[in-house]
Amino acid sequence: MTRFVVPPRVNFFPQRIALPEHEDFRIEKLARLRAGGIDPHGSRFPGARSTEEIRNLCIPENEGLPVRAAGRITNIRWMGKATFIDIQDWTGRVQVYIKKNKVSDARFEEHKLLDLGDIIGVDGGLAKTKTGEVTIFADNFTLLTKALISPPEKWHGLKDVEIRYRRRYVDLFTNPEVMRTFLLRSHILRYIRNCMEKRGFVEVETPMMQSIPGGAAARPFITHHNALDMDLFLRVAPELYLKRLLVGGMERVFEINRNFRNEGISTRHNPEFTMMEAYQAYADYTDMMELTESVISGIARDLIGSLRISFGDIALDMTPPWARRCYSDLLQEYAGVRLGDSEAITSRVRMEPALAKVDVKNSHPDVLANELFEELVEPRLSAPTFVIDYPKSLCPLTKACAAEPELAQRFELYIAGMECANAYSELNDPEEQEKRFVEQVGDADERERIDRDFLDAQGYGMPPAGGLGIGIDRIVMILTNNASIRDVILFPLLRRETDESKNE
RNA sequence: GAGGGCGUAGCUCAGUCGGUAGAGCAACGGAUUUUUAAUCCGUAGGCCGAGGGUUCGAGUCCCUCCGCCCUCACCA
Repeated sequence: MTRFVVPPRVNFFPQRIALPEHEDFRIEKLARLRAGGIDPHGSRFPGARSTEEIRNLCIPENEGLPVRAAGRITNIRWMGKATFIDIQDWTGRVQVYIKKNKVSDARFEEHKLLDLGDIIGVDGGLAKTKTGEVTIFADNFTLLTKALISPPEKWHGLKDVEIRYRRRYVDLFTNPEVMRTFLLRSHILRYIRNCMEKRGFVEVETPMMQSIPGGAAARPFITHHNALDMDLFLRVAPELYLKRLLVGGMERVFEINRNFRNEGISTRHNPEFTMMEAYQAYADYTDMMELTESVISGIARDLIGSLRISFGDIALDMTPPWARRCYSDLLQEYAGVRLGDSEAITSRVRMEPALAKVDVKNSHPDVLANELFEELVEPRLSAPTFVIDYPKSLCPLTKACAAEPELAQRFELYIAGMECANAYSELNDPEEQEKRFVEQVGDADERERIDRDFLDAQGYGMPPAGGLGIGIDRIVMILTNNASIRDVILFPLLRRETDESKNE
């Protein structure tokens, strides 16, 4: 009677997918389904409701309501002439009940070939079981995709960090909190774009491949254009192009996209990371502070649902206004030295074991002070804090403070000891800008690294402006309570997998 | 780049003093028409990350290598 006869065993499967022995059974089931006229990889299945909607619909007045759902099988409980199947979509799970005599005989035979991980569509009446579980009492089901590889264990899930990153797709359908994080990341980006548009900004896209990498001092990745026979750099920042747009008269621009920095990898650094940069004509860094505070606290309030959030062991209160602390005051408070007192700074650096490798003799006092700042101050800045008014020598693209010419109108935002945003009153004096670039690159050989076109652009007149960069990955880390940047990037960079490293 | 940790069945993990490789889940066969980590009976599943060494004997000790994680370094 069964249409699902066993065809001759096919010894054909792409060899690059090394299936463990027991998964041969899935290939066999696939062949049996095909022999029974079932397409094991399905097609369009319109009209399915989300499992979330189905759960909400399951009230006594709706008893028996016909519903359609689709999702991946996460659990099967065989009861002989009846079967309970849990299916999962990206909103959650719902139970399906398949009973002999309720579905067709052929369908009942087919359902015996279902496995964990298969994707099915279901039609049936909605009701709760006597134990109160929301259930679709199936009249019919449709196999939408047969899974050839078994999913991870249903109770412990997928824990192996390496497999989680390398096979993020498995991580996503196995670990609900991972799905939650990445959906939330998407909502955060949408929220930020909305905020920016409400404030009159337009989103633009500037070159990722640049012939002169500028806007930050990081080491770039090098690539090559064949037709032009030209080396190009992946951008380390979009800054110099966005400012050209200010010159062009685009008064409020922002870009949310990747930057690439050829440097170390850590829990807070991925070689490609997402940054929002924004420039507002006729504004300055104080306006950027208000913008930053408003957007990030807004995300906590509107998307997380609370201004008080947890990041690991740290409790963070995102309620504005956030602390505004002068760089020099913080340096005095935590390092005990005054900015500009090069003697005190030098001896303080020598005292600090973690800074033993610093080249004290050949470094500018402000650079040494910044070593102290990074070592002694930054890790202590747990609550959201704007550090304001940096030494000018550290900020080549920033306007000096009117009252204090040695200080620059810059802030960095620290949350949980992490640098999360950076903003300036943008330097718009091309002569001063050229001077600072030259100081920056030093050697005459390096002068070709100065972006002359950018200086020309400033020569046409760039309006005074506030500029801002927000590290999106780090903000998402804090708002989703993930300790590693790799947990908020779908496919973080990993070393290429080799035969020697595989333990398959 | 340095230091530390980890790598055992598809997944999650045990593996004692160096002495025949284990459990749960998943898989396979059977029972079961309201279960929900279903239950019950039975079966099978291993290059112990890779390579070398010590030893009568290595998952275990030593060396080299590969990969991942953590800390540090690098990082206007």
